[in-house]
Amino acid sequence: MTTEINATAASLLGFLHDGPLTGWDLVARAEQTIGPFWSLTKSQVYRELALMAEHGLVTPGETGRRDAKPYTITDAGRAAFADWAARGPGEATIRLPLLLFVTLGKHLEPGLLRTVLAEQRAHQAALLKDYLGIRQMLGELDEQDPHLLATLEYGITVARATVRWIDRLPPEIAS
Amino acid sequence: MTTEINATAASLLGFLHDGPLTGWDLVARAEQTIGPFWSLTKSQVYRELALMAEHGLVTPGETGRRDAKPYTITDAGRAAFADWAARGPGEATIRLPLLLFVTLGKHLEPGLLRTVLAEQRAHQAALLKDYLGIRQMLGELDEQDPHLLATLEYGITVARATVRWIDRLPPEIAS
DNA sequence: TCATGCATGTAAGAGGTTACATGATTCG
DNA sequence: CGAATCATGTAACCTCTTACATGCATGA
Repeated sequence: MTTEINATAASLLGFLHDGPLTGWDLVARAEQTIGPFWSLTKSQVYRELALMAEHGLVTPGETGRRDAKPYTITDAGRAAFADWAARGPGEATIRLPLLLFVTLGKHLEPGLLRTVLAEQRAHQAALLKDYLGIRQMLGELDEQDPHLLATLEYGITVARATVRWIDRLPPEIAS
Repeated sequence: MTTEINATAASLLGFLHDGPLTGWDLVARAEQTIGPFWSLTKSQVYRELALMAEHGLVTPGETGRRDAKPYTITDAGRAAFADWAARGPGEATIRLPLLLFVTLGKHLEPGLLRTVLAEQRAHQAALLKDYLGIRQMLGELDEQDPHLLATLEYGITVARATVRWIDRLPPEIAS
């Protein structure tokens, strides 16, 4: 019976399959690979790492430069990860205040929703542009993991869909 | 200076603008209107209602049938809501375990990701069908709030985008 | 040398989930 | 009469966020 880990810990173990990483690295790695679709704060990361070390799922290595402490996944860690994965991805957690604004639009001061939507459109368009730039860059390399590309593709798809959704909103709402 | 409320409380106050509702009603209302884009559990709702009552943002009414206790929004409640809205929608909170699965696909047992993706496709397709059904029904009514339709439209857009994303995944991942 | 980035962590509190407990009402 | 649904709530726990504190290394 392996230790039952939570999704946050599991994601860290997942990244550690590629080799030892420090807490700092893990935050950066998550940011770069799943970005907005899997939020992690450093507080969470350091706590989970400490906890997992206690349970023998990872082992801290020698402190390197600037106190960097790389963690290595253990066999128990790999087992715990596989165990988590076998339980399937859980429910998504989604809280979109923007959608709440739209839903409650009737009760907002006139103009506020329009402003907010315009801002969001700009934001999503900028994000989309970033993603497309990254895809281009990745395309020029060979030897990339198709899974990372697929995740990026999801970001592109959703950003694009969101922009189009805003553009097609009826004038009563968005004009 | 009004009481600074959190987004959860704000959403409840938003719904209460339409008239008194019980905790139970509020959960149902949220479910029906923003559904997956604004999660609320009843524990949260009852807690926030009690807290808001303490602060005078809502007032509990007479207990009706089956202990139903309707809450009415007060002027202070409306002010607090307006205040919250003026601060703008905050950052989105998104945690999609599915995306985590995709990102970490390299480290999952072969076949697991395929299975999970197939399940998700079915799930999203079913959701899309539901949404389309609801839109049809709403279309046959007159006098609906365009904001609710817009929210529904977002659900349709995203579900559709997700299904297409899965369908277009390269065979190394999804086949 | 000073700003920026790397790197760790703690403490406190807010927010969210799960399990439990209770009871009325309605419908078949 | 029994099952399902309506309806409220508590307690315990887990998770997440924010603010704070510290210090090394690098490059302009």
